Amino acid sequence: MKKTRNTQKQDFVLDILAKSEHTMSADAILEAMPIKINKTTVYRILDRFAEKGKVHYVTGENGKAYYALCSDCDVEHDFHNHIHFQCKNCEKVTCLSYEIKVPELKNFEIQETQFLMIGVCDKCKA
Amino acid sequence: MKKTRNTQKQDFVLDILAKSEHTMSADAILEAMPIKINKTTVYRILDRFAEKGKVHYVTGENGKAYYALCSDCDVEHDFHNHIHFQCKNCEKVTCLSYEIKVPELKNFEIQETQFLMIGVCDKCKA
DNA sequence: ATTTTATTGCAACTATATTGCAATAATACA
DNA sequence: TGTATTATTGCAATATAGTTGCAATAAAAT
Repeated sequence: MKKTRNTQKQDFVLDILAKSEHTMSADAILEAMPIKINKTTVYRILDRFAEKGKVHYVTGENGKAYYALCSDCDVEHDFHNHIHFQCKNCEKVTCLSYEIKVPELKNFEIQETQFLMIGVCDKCKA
Repeated sequence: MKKTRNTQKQDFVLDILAKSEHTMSADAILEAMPIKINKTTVYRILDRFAEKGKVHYVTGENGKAYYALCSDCDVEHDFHNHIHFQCKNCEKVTCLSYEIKVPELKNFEIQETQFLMIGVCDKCKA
């Protein structure tokens, strides 16, 4: 694996994700940054983290990628097989602790999973 | 529900999807069209079909929407809760007959589901 | 202190999808 | 059948998410 370097901007990205109760899109992270940073940099930091298994992402119904720190993820197999929920109204994507059992598939070699449930969250229903 | 009209272009979209063994992106459908059609029209036809439950779509890992005819889908609840598989190499998305049991969730009202598994298909492995 | 090269910024660009508005055409109905 | 209504379509412009090439910067190895 390629060598990596520690930078303040990478640390901030981790911090922001750690403090967030929801997954975050690249532009949300960009906005939450306390220092000036380029969006390309955010994307590349997230890419590197995803490759190292520090972070996983789900593609929302809207086609946007949402990132979260990996905690219980099976990094070895890149299986982030818990459920994610996206609210149609506020568009927030949440990691849920509910796990889906990944099936064995003929004809396909599974490397990653993305389980997304879509609807309305309680906050938006009220 | 709003009134609808029958048009040749709509029929062609259904035809193309019916004959495809994989889900199709809007631009793939556009290319498969035997007659001239505008991409905006394709998007709008697919939107209408999705609303009527004739078609469902999954958002691929790449953020693209992939459409397929609804056959066993629970149209009433908009639950297209079978698994989809996307190959990282050829990017094709396939509907699989494997069903995921949708859990009950506190705090969230589920309206749709998107279960995506990502990896390599047999054709691309060979 | 110097070198190496990972990281970052910037500008330009790609791809997917959407919007407003005018033109067209399917259907209802006189 | 002819006319009116309005769903559908086309076009151009725009929005949004993400990527690429290249030069500048800076972490860390020496």
